Amino acid sequence: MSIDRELLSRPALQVAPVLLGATLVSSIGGAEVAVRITEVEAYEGTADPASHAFRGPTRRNAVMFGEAGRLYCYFIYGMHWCANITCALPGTAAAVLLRAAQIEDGEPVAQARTPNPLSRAKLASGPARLARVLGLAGEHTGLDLLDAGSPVRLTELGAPADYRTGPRVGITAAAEHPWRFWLPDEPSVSSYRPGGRKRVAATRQTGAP
DNA sequence: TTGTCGATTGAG
DNA sequence: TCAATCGACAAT
Repeated sequence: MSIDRELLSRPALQVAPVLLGATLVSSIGGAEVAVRITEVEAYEGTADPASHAFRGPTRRNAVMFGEAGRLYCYFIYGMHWCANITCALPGTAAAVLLRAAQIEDGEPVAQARTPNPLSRAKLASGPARLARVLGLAGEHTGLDLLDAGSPVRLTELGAPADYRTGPRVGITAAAEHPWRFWLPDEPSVSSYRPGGRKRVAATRQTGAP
């Protein structure tokens, strides 16, 4: 089943479940790695406080405001890259964060890109691990995933499948929305972690009696 | 120009 | 529970 851009040009909330089970192939570095997406999160742009596009266009998030089906990679915590697929129509920022996948092909390459040995199921479990095994970094932002000549491409969708939803991982803003989507019974799905510490007021308790 | 914080991971 | 580690962005 091929993927057309129109399908991805919908709001992130509609695109996210469609990407579950889809195949993503990277031939970056001359080595091919193929994965099957098992977990994603929707980010709805200027209306979503947790989105990088919430405060409007910047150099970093510019690709989110363009056409759907492009790669958006961002650097986080001083050491990790995470990958998104842009969606919605041009002018409207939205993207789907790729949180986890199952390695379908190229496991030796994936292992070679991983500092410490991990089981096959955990190699791409978590957004930074997923980007790592595919060799993705900032320089790949903007790649057209629907272009057969691209080093990273979405090749096919999975069959429509049952899925689960829940809160997004690791965010503090708009944490109440169940905008995380995953396939049940998939060992590659990452474990849930609540968002980081909220700003602590000057009156915080110290524990002293 | 400076300071704060983050769509994470791995070790203790 | 916490450190690693640096780019983006808001506040000077």
